[in-house]
Amino acid sequence: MTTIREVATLAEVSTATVSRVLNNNSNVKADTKKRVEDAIERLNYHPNDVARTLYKGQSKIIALFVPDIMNPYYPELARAVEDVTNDQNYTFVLCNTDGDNQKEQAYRKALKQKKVDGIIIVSSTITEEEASALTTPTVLLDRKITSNISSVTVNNREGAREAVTFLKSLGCAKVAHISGPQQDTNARSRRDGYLDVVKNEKWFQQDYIVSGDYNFEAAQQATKDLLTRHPEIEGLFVGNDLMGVAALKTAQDLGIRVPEQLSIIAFDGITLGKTAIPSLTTMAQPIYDIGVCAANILLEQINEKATKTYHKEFSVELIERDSTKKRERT
Amino acid sequence: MTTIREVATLAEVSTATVSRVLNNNSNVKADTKKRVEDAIERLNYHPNDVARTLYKGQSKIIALFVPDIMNPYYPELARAVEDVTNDQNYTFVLCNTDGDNQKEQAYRKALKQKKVDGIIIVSSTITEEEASALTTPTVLLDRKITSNISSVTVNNREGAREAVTFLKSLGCAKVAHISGPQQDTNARSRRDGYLDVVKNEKWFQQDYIVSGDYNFEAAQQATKDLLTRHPEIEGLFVGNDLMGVAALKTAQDLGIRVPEQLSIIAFDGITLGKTAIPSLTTMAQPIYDIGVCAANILLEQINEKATKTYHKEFSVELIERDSTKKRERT
DNA sequence: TTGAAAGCGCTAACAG
DNA sequence: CTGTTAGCGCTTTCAA
Repeated sequence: MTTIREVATLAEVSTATVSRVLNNNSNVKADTKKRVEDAIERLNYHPNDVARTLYKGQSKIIALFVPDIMNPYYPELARAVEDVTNDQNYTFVLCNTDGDNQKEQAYRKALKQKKVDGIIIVSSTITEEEASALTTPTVLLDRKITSNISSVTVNNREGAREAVTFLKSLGCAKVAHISGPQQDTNARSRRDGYLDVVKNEKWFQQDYIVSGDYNFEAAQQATKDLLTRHPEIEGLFVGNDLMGVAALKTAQDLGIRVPEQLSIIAFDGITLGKTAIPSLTTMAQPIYDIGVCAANILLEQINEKATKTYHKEFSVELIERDSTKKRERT
Repeated sequence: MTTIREVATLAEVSTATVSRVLNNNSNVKADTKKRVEDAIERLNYHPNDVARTLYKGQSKIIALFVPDIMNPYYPELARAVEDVTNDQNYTFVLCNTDGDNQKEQAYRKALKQKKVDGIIIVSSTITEEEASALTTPTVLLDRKITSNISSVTVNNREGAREAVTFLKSLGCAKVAHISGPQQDTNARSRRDGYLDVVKNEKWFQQDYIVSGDYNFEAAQQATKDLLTRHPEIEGLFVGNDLMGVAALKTAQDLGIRVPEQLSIIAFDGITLGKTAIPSLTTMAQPIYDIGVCAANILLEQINEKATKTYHKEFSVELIERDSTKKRERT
């Protein structure tokens, strides 16, 4: 490793001058600057970021915590955050928390010790106390906590209402719901949205709601149980696209034709839904925009010490594909 | 931030002693140790990793470079690397290179300046010169370069041969291939494996090979062109699962029944294939094991300065699902 | 068994 | 416009 000192020696200046050239904030006479630049070039010198970080207390690293990197929603989000942060010369770190509070805490601690500048946390198990105790700038995704932590969310409940209403408008007489894990805020909101629309229907019964745990296999089992028990169901609102594809597959395995006999709509708008057969109708989140927005808020919080807190809510949008269809009158 | 100095003051020892307790390598008398531990506890002290890194020149960070985080193969791989490295108290960083040499170089430079301890690079555009010039410990995935860089690969060519042979054994008279981008080593190997089996068949013609660029949309278009031009095709060997699902979907859109009229086999063994309808037969890579193996090699290289180089090759395995089927004699 | 002190490589006062 | 110098927080000789 060549150091700033060697550059200084070669250029016959002090390390301070080299530093000035490196950060070009202070004025340096044109030809000394040239000498320094030549020396840097000749020695193939690259500043040591660690020393810089130690001095400044800022690492130019930001992190994204996701509960499950295998769920295709998160790579899409990560992509957005990465694009924004790379643009601003931050290094982007992706951390997988498994929805495990212990693991998340461990990561928070490790990153704090590494002076990571900011964190975006997706819908985790973080408690309100933990959130308030945070000393690193943080943006919460899919989660609004009544404290001064910024958040970016979508209108889950209204989106769910819209999805169920859409199924009804297609002529689905009875609509069931496959929900996410109930400790999850957004899974609860989506279920509540479903309930808003159906709870006063005379046909509605509690076991029209089954839990698929935001997990492919669990959702397959749940769908199978549901459709076996209730063959009369004509519409299915599924809590996310991953489970939506599972439902699609399971229904077909059971010999139920989608969309002719059963219309399925899910939630998220991930690419996976497009590739399903039939392609999946969904309430799409603007995933990329959400990531960009979260990243921008975080960067603003890092740069301007001003503790301004944002709570941005995006709207989901109905994307009609081939898993839903107007029912023939019988 | 509490520092080691404050701890030392409170415990009435020198910073050196605190450091000894922290790293418990040197001997410290039991009760001074106790005093220090109490002080650490009372002050809720956490050592500053950046200072440590500066002194030691090692950051305890390792990185994984992937060409496309949206391709579901990579999250599965990332998961494996993360598990191994977390176990050993490394922080894991995921970087998306877009298969872009510029971007990859930028990342390599940035991480080097941050004293990242090691990098696992997936099938990138890295040249042999670049690879040889590497000063950070590196493991190459899906790429074997004739230099002293360790690599972990799979037997792409033999796997491809096996896939095509399998299709023939099902009774598929004519088998076509949707290939990946030809600058990609493994895409070329898979195509070569296909050619090994079919190039001497009297029915074979060059335009039975079309490129899908390891990309969903491109593969859809390629499949459409291929099957329209050559309705006589009975078997399709697709270069990876992502394109395999695209082919599946496109064939069905064209009214071709899979597997009755057309058998499709792909390559990789990602979860996506299981969720497809019909589920996708594939030559599965042991993705998790590959990640674990690469991580272990890297860690060994980091820890034992011994410049031992490994070249590990894994075997792919045929997983028969519902997109292939023995043909009825006609 | 412990402490003093010299750095790791860089930046930013403060002088000049 | 440039150099001197004092750290950022930690680890590790070297002495005691």
